[in-house]
Amino acid sequence: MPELPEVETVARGLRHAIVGRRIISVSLGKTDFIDDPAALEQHLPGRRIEAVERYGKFMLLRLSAVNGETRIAVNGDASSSLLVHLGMTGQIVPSRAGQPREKHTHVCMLLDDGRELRYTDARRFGRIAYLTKALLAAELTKFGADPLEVSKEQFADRICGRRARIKSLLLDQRVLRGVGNIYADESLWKAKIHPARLGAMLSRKQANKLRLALQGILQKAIVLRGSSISDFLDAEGQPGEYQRHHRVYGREGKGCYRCKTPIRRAIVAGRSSYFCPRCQHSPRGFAVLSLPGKKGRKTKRRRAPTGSGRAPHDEKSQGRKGKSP
DNA sequence: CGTTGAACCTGTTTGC
DNA sequence: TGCAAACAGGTTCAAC
Repeated sequence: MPELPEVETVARGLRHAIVGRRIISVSLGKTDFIDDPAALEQHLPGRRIEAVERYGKFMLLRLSAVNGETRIAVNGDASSSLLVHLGMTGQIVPSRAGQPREKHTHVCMLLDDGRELRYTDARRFGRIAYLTKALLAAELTKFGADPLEVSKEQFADRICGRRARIKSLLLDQRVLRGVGNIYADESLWKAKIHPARLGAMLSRKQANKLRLALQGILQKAIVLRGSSISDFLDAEGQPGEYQRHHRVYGREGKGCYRCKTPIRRAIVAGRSSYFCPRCQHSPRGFAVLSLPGKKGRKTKRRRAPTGSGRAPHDEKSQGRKGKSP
């Protein structure tokens, strides 16, 4: 659910709600989506949340040194951060500590005002990592430009002259940080560019048109607190409103808002992609080979249901992502 | 360089 | 009604 506008919305709500609070203790549920679970338990207690920022689809909780000792600055470890990615179904919400926990609640941080900052994520596609200043800096290097701030030249440089499809480039976090499937399709529709066009096929003028479309859409979506398609709720439990303004996403078969032609869906860059076949000219060679309806079809991903049955409450404790020592 | 498909995991919707 | 497939806002990795 969370792309840039949704993450921005959550970050703003969180900023208002928890900046200045100190973390008293941490309790964990399933931890296979956490880089180093033990690090959370070891380093979070005692730290104060100094700021909440967004970086692409990540949220960054900036943490103080332990026990309020400011001016430690000696080893650079004094300032560290909690990196949070919501994946597809992640939610992070402050609740009163006494309230019953939602299902799939995997991280609870008790705060010094009696509330608990809770992270819930049914699919656990999210990610949480405790990072020192140096490790965070290294991590952030992997991502591309902020789509809201990228200049005309930067954008064109990153798109034109690439042989990948434009949809793939928009979704590539190394190119732009924060764009996901909904806003990629919406901006391509607005700029009248087919998702399967190659970056190299766009003129710099077209690239700029796409950049402006993307920025306008993201800004409006932020104002409307994001898109709530099924269950997205911000840090205050409010749904967004931008889904009412979607022009193509999820509108297969319905008339294009510009020309009434039925919106089509195809798989581009491995994702469902919605577009108007009339407004968004398909590139030559874009056969209808990527028709939906038969994507992961022949896959019998059913591993003996009883096979190596694992205990009902098996708690994996190893992070699945490689560490970076 | 690029693309595709599978994998990670769970829940909901859709179709026969 | 019931069951199984399809699908979901994301990311990563192997294979080609």
